[in-house]
Amino acid sequence: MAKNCRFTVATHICAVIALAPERAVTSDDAAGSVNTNPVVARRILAALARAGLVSSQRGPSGGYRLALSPQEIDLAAIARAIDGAEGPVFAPHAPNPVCPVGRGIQPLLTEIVRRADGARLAELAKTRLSDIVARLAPPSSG
Amino acid sequence: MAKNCRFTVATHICAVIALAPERAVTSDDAAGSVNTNPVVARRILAALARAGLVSSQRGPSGGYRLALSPQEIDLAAIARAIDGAEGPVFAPHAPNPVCPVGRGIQPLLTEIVRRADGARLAELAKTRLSDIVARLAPPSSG
DNA sequence: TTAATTCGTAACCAACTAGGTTGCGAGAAA
DNA sequence: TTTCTCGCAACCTAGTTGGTTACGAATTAA
Repeated sequence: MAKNCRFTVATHICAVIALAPERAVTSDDAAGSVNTNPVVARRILAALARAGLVSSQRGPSGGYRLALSPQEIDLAAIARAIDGAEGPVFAPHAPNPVCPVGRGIQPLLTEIVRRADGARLAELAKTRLSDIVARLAPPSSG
Repeated sequence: MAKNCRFTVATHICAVIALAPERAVTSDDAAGSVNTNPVVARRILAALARAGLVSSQRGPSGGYRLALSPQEIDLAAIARAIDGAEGPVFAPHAPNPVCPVGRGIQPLLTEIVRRADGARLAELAKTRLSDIVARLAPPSSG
């Protein structure tokens, strides 16, 4: 599926957790809101936990809580947690070093792709989890 | 592999074509510079042709030429040609409509992802194919 | 007309990613 | 001890991508 999907599911789950600060959210709860399987939710949550965005607790009354406040979590942090380490731009293609284009284009495009990804993350960083939560539960919008 | 790979290969091939304006570049030529198979190059070139960036000619002395000048082709156009139509952000997940988060988050995240992709393309649009070519063959840099 | 060249594309395979599912061990609370 | 919950491995399916072979269609040239 689209790589967007893991990101949107992760953000969705973070919003669910943020909206229930008084309790731990189980992978069953999260999966129910996202409409997927608890194991899939746990796989996403494991990536968020590795990035330090959520913490987990096993056993009865266990589940997941935010490790930072919703104001401290922006969507770029979630995207980075989900996407993992950036791989080399050119795998598996080593351009032909005999060709002048093959020789010179790799550093050019590596830098360009890096800047493009940076622009995407900068845009995502403009929105914090607290903004998402506020727009989901607008203050007295009725 | 990384989706970056198709984009970098496409840009690489466009640069090869731009550097040989006096002749048509065959899929064999392009594949040789990229270090891949002619059929793979033709698949990339088919996407570029559908987007109107290159034109093709069959038969002896045939091959590919740019359909626009290198100044008129920016890297966002190449990325759009390669990525194809943008799919729905949420496939295959329809969030649970019973959950308040599932109900409200879809339009929020659709807009956010759209803006993030737009920021990436805007960054790519800053570089034109002519810029790539100029940096590959710097004017009297020795 | 015939031959050679080149693209267009289908078919198949391998590798990788992702989601879905089952199962089970580890940790924690009642 | 029992129950709940995460952590994680294992397996399946589906989709994307690259690599390869093959062949038809278009074009050029002899």
